[in-house]
Amino acid sequence: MTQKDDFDLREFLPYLLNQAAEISSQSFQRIYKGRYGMLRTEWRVLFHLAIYERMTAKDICEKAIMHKTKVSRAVQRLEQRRYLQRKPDEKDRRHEWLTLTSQGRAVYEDLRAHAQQHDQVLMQKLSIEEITVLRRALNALSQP
Amino acid sequence: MTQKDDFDLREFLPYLLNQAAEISSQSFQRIYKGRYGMLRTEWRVLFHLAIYERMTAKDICEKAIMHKTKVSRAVQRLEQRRYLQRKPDEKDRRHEWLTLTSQGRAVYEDLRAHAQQHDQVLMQKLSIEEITVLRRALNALSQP
DNA sequence: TGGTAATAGTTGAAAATGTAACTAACAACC
DNA sequence: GGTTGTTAGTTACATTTTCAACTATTACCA
Repeated sequence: MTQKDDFDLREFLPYLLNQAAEISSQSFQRIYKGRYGMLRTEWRVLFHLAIYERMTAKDICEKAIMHKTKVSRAVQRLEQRRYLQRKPDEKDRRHEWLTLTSQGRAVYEDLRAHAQQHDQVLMQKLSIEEITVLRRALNALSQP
Repeated sequence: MTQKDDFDLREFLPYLLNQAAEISSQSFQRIYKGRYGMLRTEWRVLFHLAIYERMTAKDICEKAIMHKTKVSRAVQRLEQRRYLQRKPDEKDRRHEWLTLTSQGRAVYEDLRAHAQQHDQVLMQKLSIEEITVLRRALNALSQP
């Protein structure tokens, strides 16, 4: 198993990004999955609603860059668990406004604390300068 | 949809990493999916075999940090398309040595060219310094 | 006003993934 | 040599995701 080719996977950004994303998500996944049986799509929707307070599914699709069926199903499951409420828009009944319940907000607060703690651990692998540049670069790469 | 909370998702590394990984993989995905109907797991296995020439499934699991069932199924599909060959190890018949066929190598050459081109496009979003730091940081975060 | 197009969101079937249990081969120990 | 444990890899089943088709509502425009 000796390297032959001059092409190095460890320089190919989509590969590297995926690897890093996968690994650095794992321990946070254990939290939201273990404590609340949630999926990645679900904590994402939950966090968006906590941060922006009031959104439609469409808004979440755009902000989180998730497909509408993913969002739709995540919303369903969050609703079943009474983490969020839906209210149809009065003027345009195609829209549904989503807001967290107090229970949903409580779950968010708990997960957020863990998220921040998790982030601290990750950042210990990097220098301050690396963190700054990394965030900037990741944001740049996140623009489609 | 105004931001309320002080917690910013755009600073949470697992989120950011996932976003960047997702978006920056998309156009490469169109290539390997469109041209060869391949999955992400499959191009990864293909690339590893092209680069390291001769590996067992276990080797690939470790290098690519993929679960053995993912690798097993990717290998199956690549074999069906005659992109790789299996040879049981003489001394320990639990191991199977995997190598690309010439057809597999041809597919790799094609995809690699596209990968490199794609990487160039991505890197245009970043400065030289950002790229260096980014790669270093991503490698650091990829250590479990 | 009526017909067509566009938009928000849902659903069902197919494909892919994750989990755990499984087989086959070898190792180690008595 | 036979029992037990370990390892490489596969398979079966449940869970998720994807893709395309669908409903319901509003917008556009002749």
